[in-house]
Amino acid sequence: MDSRLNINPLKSDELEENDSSTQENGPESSLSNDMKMASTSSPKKSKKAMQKRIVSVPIKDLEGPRLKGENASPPSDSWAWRKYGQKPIKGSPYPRGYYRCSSSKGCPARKQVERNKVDPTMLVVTYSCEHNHPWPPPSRSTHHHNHNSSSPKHTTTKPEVSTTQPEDPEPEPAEEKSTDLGNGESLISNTTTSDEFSWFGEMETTSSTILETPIFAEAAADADMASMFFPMREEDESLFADLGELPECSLVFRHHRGGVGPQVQMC
DNA sequence: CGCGTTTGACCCGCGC
DNA sequence: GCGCGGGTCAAACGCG
Repeated sequence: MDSRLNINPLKSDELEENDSSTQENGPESSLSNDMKMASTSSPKKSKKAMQKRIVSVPIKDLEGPRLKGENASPPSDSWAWRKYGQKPIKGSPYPRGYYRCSSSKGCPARKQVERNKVDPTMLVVTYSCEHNHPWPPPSRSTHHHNHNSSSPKHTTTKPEVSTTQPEDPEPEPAEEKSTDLGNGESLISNTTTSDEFSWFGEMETTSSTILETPIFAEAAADADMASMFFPMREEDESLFADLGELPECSLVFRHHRGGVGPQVQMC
């Protein structure tokens, strides 16, 4: 339903449990028949550990080769994503695609790609990953599919975070927010981003990024708490530096407004 | 031959 | 308690 994206970015369930099972059993997929959640014991992992980020990317920014009809192509960053499902979403003419990080085995990162219902030219990408989970190194050079430029399958558009969204390419009347899912993104942008996360917009250019986390939402108001949620510090950064490239999920955010400049990294 | 994508089925959580 | 909708897995197919 749309409700999730709609109003309550913090719908706990969503963010946290979303995966419930895929996580690490990955390789062996212990789920055999019963599938995962049912019998796989702890269906829910630590919810709080999940971070979510919503990114809006203008489709035009992406290469079009992959846009087949209604299928939106996910902007590929430095990571390899494998599609594991697609579902039509109620209220939206466009299906939502489910992608999983294939850069490394057991990578819990996932992302959902869908078109903004109100603005089909915008692609809404929701990234989710475990807060503590270390991101795998970008699979770029040697890699399976990450041929950025040549592969028609993966575009290498790095999600640029922008403020475009908040303003909304399309003025949406309040009514729309009530039930659109594509809208959820816009909605969030308008409300959340414009306010507490307005700083998010400063770092961008063409798309918008919204951080969505249960805890974060609450704490968002408190810049101070931000640091709590983003344990990553220099050490962590160096860790990533080691990887060579900062995972898109671990962008470094700076809070301009408060004068505080905590560097926060996700995942 | 390997990998990614596609499609259908299954399961879970939530709302009514 | 039932139904709806969302999310994920698994098998098959296609492409490089």
